[in-house]
Amino acid sequence: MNVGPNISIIAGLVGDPARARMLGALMAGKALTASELAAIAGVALPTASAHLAKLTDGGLLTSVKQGRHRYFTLSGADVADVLESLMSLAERTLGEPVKTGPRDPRLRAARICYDHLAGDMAVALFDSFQKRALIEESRAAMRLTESGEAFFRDFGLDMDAVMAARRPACRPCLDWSARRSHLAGGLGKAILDRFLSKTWATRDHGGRAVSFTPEGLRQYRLLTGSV
Amino acid sequence: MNVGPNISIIAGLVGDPARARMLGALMAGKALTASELAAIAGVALPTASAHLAKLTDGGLLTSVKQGRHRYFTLSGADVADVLESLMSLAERTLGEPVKTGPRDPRLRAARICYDHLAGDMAVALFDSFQKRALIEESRAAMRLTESGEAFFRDFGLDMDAVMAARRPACRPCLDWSARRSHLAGGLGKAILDRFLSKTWATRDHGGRAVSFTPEGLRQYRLLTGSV
DNA sequence: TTCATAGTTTGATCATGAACGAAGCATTGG
DNA sequence: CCAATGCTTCGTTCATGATCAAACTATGAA
Repeated sequence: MNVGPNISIIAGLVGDPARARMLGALMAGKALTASELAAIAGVALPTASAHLAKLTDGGLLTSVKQGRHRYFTLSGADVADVLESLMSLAERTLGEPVKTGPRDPRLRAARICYDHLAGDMAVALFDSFQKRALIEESRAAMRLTESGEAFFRDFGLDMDAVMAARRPACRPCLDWSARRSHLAGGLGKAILDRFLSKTWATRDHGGRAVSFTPEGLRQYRLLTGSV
Repeated sequence: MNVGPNISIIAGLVGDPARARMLGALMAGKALTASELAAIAGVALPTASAHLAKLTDGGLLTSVKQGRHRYFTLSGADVADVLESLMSLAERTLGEPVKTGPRDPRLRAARICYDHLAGDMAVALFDSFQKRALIEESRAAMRLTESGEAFFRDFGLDMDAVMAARRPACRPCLDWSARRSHLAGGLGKAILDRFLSKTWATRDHGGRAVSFTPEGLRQYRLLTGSV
């Protein structure tokens, strides 16, 4: 069972602090340039370039060239999932409840997990959706119910696009801070996109934390069905 | 968001090939001594000792001294979960469908994931349990139903112990090879224990692969309800 | 064209940490 | 008590890889 080599390559990539900082920044879902990532990682540009090449080689990142910039993103939601689960494990094994900066409570409340919402508010949404049978578990996979599709269409989501996409609409994603599932997949993305495009919610200065406007909170409560 | 340091410490631990081999071996759920792990990792004893100290410091392993031996185990099922998800990611990003040794098909069919069954057979069980409403998803957590409790008690499991334990009876665990959930938690462990103690199933020479006797296969089909 | 910006490559430096032999504890068995 | 086994500690060697300055390439702007 030569399982070692495979996982140690990936883990080794994440194992460098500078690279881990880059990956952490990319979990916000936005594409970032090499220079930006260098600044975030706290290393010089050549160093960052080398790191980014390794991450890309290892399949964790993909990049697109635009003019003289090169934009990097995580190669998929599964990368973000693994990073979140690593955080969850780190929180338990290292004992310390995550480097608890001043903005940490807000991170726990609502943050971006690659392309969908995470945090307590996202977990509450997931629970509510299930309780109201808008989504359901079937054969070890999540499924959107008919009433769910109607509800979300009503809310303003482009459900045709969500249903037509190759990627599954519903997928549970383990929440780092709450240790419970929240909603990933096309539907999770559609919901986040809606909130961002309507500016009902905004990212905090490029980080992962998310702030809701009063109207955003109203819409959120609408989603939870608590009004 | 100083998320980097935390995860890079853990990932760095897994990132060393020798340590990754040790962790992989421990995913079989059995406690192993330092010497055994040294042999598996392919390093000398002093080297292994240093690795094990680091893994223990990092909270990934726990150890108990028994006489002049020291037995190491994964510190929890969450460690195994992360390792499985790393394998899953490695399989996608590195392109190669896992170092495919001769025994690989058997690994995919049935293997041990720390303390419960994984692989196609385990995924089939999970599906079947859900279809027959022996377990159900409720509020983002798995729950054992009443009929499920009766069924498993009938099958011969010590359900009193399972229900009394602090650890949740049902927990989904993402399957590395099938990319679908199988059953972890107290119930998952109880099922595996039953098969092992009755010698309906045996580990293959200390590895993770699992073999079923004819009687074991009969019992398995009983569980799936396909008879 | 010339300049400026973004990124890569090269080459050299340097620190980390993986490796093991030898010696040191600790526990068991005779 | 002594010997043998299992593991840890110590000290040394060595390879890897992270780092950055400087030179180079590529794109866009003036």
